[in-house]
Amino acid sequence: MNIFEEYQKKITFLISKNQKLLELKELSFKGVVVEIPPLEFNFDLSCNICLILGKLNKINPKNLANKIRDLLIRNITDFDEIKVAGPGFLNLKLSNESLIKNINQILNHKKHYGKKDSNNNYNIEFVSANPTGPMHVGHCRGAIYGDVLANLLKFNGNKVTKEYYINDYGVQILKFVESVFLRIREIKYNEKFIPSEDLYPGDYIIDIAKMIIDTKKNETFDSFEKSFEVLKQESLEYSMKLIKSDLKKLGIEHDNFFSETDLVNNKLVEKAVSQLKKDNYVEEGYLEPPKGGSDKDWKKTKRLIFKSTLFGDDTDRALQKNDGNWTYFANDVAYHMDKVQRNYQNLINVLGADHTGYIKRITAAVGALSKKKVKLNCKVCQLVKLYRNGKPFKMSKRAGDFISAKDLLNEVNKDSIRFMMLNRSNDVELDFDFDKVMEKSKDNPVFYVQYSFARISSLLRTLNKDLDDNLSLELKNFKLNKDENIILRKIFEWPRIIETASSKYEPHRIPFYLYDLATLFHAYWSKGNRDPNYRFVVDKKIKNLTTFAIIILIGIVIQRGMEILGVSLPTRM
RNA sequence: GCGCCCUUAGCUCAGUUGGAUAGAGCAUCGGUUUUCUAAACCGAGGGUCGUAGGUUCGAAUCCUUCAGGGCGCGCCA
Repeated sequence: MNIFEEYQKKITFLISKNQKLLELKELSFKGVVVEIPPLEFNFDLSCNICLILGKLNKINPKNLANKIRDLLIRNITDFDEIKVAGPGFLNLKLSNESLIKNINQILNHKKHYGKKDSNNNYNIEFVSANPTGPMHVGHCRGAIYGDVLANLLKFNGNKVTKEYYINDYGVQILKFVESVFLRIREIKYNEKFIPSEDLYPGDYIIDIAKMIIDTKKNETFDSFEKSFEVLKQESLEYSMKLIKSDLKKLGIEHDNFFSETDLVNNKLVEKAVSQLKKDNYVEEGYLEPPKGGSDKDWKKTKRLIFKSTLFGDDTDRALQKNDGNWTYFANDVAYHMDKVQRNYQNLINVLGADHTGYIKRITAAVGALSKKKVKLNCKVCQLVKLYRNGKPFKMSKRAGDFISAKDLLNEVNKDSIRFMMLNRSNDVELDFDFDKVMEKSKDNPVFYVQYSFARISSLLRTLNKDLDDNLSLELKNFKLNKDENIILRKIFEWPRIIETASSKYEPHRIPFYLYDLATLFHAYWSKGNRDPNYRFVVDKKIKNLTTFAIIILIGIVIQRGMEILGVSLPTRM
């Protein structure tokens, strides 16, 4: 249910039926919206239809507005007052009957209020942090973004697979395992570990080494080559365990983990390449040397090339390296072929800012693999800048000097991390202050929203009522004051927030909305402190059923919103 | 050199995909608690929406120019 759509349909239907009467030669409702007018006008709804039709028919929108106004008054009983305003807006005030009808509908829908019915099959790939070490703070933003996007799409009835691509293949894994091996030698045979640029220096490598020594007591670790397979398996397992445990603490669980090694072993790359060859999207050839940065290893040799320029990329891309091995990109193409074959209508990849340059080529690949049937949408999360007490602290690239997700989780609770990481559009940088997010005050939006719900819960306790209790309003006990009317308009907005957030993949709209709603509630609640007439409860009983219904509506929406965000809602604080 | 993102109040940012007098929070200043949770509320000041053009009834929003900041550029992963 969506009040804006409902009235938009009513209005456009009525107008198309009366096209002749209105002397409209042209009729198109593209761009027509019903929305909430600015607060100071004090109307429930506003419609721009006269501006659109006026332009289309080259007539004065205000004159048209007056005609349409009469038409609406005569035919639609839902409106108490209709006013033509500004350049030709129709401002509409709902009658008590229609307000009640809409309120009761929400009270009926309860948990489903705001849902935008949809039935697609989505695959969201996110996090996909390299299994060569623990997750760091930067990964958290994308992780939460992806998870909430999944919640949002599921709320609307879609099927969503949350997927993690494990890059457990290639040179960096070799170096990672080698580092573990050398640490084992260090512990077992006292051979000093000498850090170098290729090796992983972090302390967690020592932990892995210790763990392996512990579980493989008979192993001598004489030769790296001989121990490689077992070391690789153990080390990766350990890393992934760490990553999964951090994710779990953040409230995130993936449905599917896809291994790059499996993909290589199953010859998916060869399959993908031969498919693309058949369609003439891959051929042998030469590439131009890269522009800008100099690449000392670059060689002009014949190799397989994906013609990604056919699908909007800036340049064609190599699928093979100098030595004839597949590139990282080639493996990723194969991975995406697999996703396409699993019959998703929509693929979403959540990437960090440092992977922006990769988007065009992989989008091109999905286009080629699916004959443009499947759309890959890459969403980029910009950097997270860390602060402590308002002061930035830098993470240098030097050994071990980075903040891990674990460090973050040790200091800050899951709820604050999730809310704050989403309290910004994904394509702007985000300042994250370790101290501020733990404040228990209005400065901290998480607490502010949670607190509003705690207050509602407190009220329900006093009244011995529950959010899920059945409730419906009737005309005879309906009395809406100004504050409640404003709150109700905000409540009506909820389905639209869900719709935009999910269609544009912009979950940040939810925390902003919830904050606004909580503000309205706190303001209204506080009125009772100054003016006893505004108190909700007298002698442990609710004074006015309409007021109670409004508060229930707030509770329903805040609960739903926080559930989508994956943030808990204590009933007492 | 090229691509993507950003530029809105002193600071940090929203802005419903072209609408009405551009909105929040922080900071500043001034108020409110024998009370359903003051972990809260109320009020005040603060703007050339980076620049210059264009599109139209109408632009923070769309197009172009330029400037500033961030991320990236491979036959790395």
